[in-house]
Amino acid sequence: MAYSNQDLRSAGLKVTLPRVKILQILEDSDESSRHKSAEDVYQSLRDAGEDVGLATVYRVLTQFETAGLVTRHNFEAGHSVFELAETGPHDHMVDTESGNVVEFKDSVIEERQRAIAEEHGYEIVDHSLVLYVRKKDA
Amino acid sequence: MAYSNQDLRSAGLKVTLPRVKILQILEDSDESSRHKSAEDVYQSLRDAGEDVGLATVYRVLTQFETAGLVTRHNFEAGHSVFELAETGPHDHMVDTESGNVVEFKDSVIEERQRAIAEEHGYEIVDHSLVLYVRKKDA
DNA sequence: TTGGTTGCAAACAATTTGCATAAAT
DNA sequence: ATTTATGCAAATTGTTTGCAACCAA
Repeated sequence: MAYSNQDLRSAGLKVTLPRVKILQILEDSDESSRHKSAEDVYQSLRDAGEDVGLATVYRVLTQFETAGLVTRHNFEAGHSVFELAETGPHDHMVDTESGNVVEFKDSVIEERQRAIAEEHGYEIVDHSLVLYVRKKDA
Repeated sequence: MAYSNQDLRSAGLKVTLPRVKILQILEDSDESSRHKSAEDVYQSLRDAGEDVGLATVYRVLTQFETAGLVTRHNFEAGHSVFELAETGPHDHMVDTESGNVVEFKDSVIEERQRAIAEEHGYEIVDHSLVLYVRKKDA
C-alpha cells in the first residue's frame, strides 16, 4: 500500500522529481526512522545525488501534509518531524536516550479522550500524545 | 501556595526584579490565561511599566524551567508557552477556535500509559497529551 | 503554451549568545 | 569586592517567501 504518482495527481500536485523522490525517501525508511525532519529528508536527497533545495523540501512536505499524505509532529521545540500517514492514527513513545520512536495505539485511551472532551462540550479535532520513556533496567 | 523569593534562592538564583516580576505575572494570571509565551510575559511586563528585555524573559523562563518552577509546552510549532508548575501534572485541551486552554487529569489514561510503556520495556520519564478540540455545536 | 514548480537568496520569527554595565550578596 | 544578572544588539536556527527560470501537462 505505498503511495503512487496517482496520489500526487489526486492531490492536485504535478508529478515532479522532488516530490517523487521525497515520497520515496519517506516510504523507504524503516520503522525506526519513520520520523524525519526537513533537514533529514534534505540530507537523504543529497546522499542520493539529487539536487533539491531545502526550501523545496519544506514546501513539498507542507503540501504533503495538506494533502494528508504525511503528518507533522512537534515532539520538541525548534523543529518539526514528518512521517508518512499511511499507517493510520497512532501515538508515540520517544526513547529519551536513543531518540528512537515507537508507535502505539490504544482504544481505551482514545475512548477516554473522546469522553473527556465531550464532558467539556468539545469534540476532538486532533490530538497528540507522546510518552517520553527510558529503558527499564532489569 | 505561591512561590516565594526563597524558592528563587533555593534554585541558586539571586532575587532580582525581573525574576520576581515574572514569577508574579505567572502567579497572577487566572486559570484561562495560565499559559503564556515569552512574548506574552514580555508584554505584561511592559504593561506594568517594567523595563525588562525580552532576552531576559527567555533566560529567566528557561532558568525557572530548569528549577522546576515552570513547565514549557510546545502545543504548536513556532513557539513555546510556559505555565507555573505548582498545580501538578495534568494534560491539556486546546480550543482550536479561541485558543483557550483547558486543563484536565484522568487516571484511567495515566494508568494505560504506564501499562503501555511497561509492555515495551520502558518507564515513563515525561509525557505530553494535548487534545485539539472544537466547541460542539448543539 | 501556460500555469504549476523549483532553486536561490533574502526575509522572518522565535530563541540564544557575547559582552560591557549594573545590581545582588 | 565578588559573583551573578541584565540589556542591547548581533548571531543562530528553523522555516517561509519573492521571483526569475524551468518543466510537466
